[in-house]
Amino acid sequence: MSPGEDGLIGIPFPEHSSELLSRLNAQRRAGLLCDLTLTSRGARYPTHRSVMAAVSVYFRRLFGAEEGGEAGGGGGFSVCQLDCVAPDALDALLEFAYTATLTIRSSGMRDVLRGAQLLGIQCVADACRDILGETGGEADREMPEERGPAERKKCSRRKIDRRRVTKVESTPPLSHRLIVNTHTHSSASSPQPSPHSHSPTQPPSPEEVELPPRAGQNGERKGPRATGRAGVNGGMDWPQDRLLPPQLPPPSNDRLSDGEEEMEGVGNGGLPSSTFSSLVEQRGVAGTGGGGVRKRKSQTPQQCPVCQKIIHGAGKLPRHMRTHTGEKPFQCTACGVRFTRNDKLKIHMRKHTGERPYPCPHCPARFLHSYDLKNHLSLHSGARPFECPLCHKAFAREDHLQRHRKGLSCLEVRTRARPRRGAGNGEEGRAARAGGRGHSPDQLDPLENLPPQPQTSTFLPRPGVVVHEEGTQLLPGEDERERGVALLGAHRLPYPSLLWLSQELRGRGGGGEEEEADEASGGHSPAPQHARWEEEVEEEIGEEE
DNA sequence: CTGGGGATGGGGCCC
DNA sequence: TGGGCCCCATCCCCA
Repeated sequence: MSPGEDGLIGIPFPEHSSELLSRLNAQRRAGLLCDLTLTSRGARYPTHRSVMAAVSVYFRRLFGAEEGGEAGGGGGFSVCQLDCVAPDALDALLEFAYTATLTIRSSGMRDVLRGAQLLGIQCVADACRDILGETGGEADREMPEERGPAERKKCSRRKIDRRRVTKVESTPPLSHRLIVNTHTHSSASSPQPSPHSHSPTQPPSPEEVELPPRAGQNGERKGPRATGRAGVNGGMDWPQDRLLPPQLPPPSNDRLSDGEEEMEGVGNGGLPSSTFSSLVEQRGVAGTGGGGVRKRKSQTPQQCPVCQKIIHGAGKLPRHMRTHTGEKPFQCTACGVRFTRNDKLKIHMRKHTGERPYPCPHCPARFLHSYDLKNHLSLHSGARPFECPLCHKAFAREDHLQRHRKGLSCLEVRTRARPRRGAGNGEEGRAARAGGRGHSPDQLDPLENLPPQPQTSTFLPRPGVVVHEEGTQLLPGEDERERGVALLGAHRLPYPSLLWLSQELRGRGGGGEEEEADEASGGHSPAPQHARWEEEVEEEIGEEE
């Protein structure tokens, strides 16, 4: 990013929404911060009114949290008696609200459907109806627009809906998936004694609160129900706009264009959408939301149902899925070796054909891979742009530096260092480093300048990893061993960040334009700044002492 | 421990 | 939207 450019940088935290929900659920189970207790036929369920208001139209209205409602409502209801909803169904709906997973017995499906309808939890109601195969009867009376396939088909013509439904179908909706447990019912959230001792203030029952029919007749219905439900916003297909009674003023959402509708779930001001597929979706379509410029255009990210990882790029999910299934559909006709990907097989075939399409311009060597040539060229140039920040040993390859850093030998040379003053977390430093290899600014972790953690659980940061504030003894932890990140002043930094740091040091000395040039070339700046950087660090050590 | 080759998986671009 | 192709980062293995 050029100086002075005040571009917005979208830094996604894909784990945030799921972690948030998880912690809220933990609080609910522990009875912490619960400001609402639901009761049903003697069973008590401590919960949070904000969560309930976010997930349920009934509670949203009850607490005045509806858009256009009385601000700061809350209705004063601390205990809400919901005898009209069966305890098991209420339990399941609460579980859904906090885990994005509906776990119910098939025999209890109808109770859950009724509860979801009464409470205005549209996506659950839709899913239950789908499973029950209901198109008429009670559901139809309450949802008169659900007239049947013809009507759905008509609705499905809307472009936005087609996209949503397709996405749902191609990406199993993890967040609000419906698990129909035909044997056991989740006992995880069995009724708990409420920590509150408020005397029940009887709110209007959901049956009394007139939940209007969904406004589908006028084409306001957002689209056909997708099998399995859940929409791109993680199933929080907030029904509020289409559930608003006709006599109410049109909600502000109505002005949204199709593109803007994709931002619903954020714009509604309710619970953050509960999957990071939605997060990514938001990021992917951010350009249409008018919220600013994102570097990455939409690549139709999809969420892996196994590892939850967001896979960017159209058609890339099947490829990724083979890493889980072990399926290797591409077999070498010459040696029988199988590969998960066709392009890998193609490269493999070069071994049999003798094709080495990457010749070195300086010597007769030829290579199978472009990156082999790249590595090889560094031998000719003698460039060793990857320097260990501790022992200053330089390497021609980044992975060799990482391997080196995994070892402890370099620690014998110097065991202390610290991040540059003001370079650790500052916006300036981040921007200065952002042009480094492979990591665009929007990929940076704003706290530690780490590239985004891969979403596979393997790479989840471990709770035990301590990031020290000040540089002390540098002992690479297991985390560093696995991820090959370097330690600088006990702040974990991947090596590109270290290079950025060094670039920044140079920039402080007046090399700003060179920095730009380096960014433009998209590569690491070569080694020559080592001496400069070393001087600076030494100076700093001197100052510290 | 290091240098080098190869394998693997993800993302971008394009058709 | 799916898939091909390419590049990149990272890892593993061997000398």
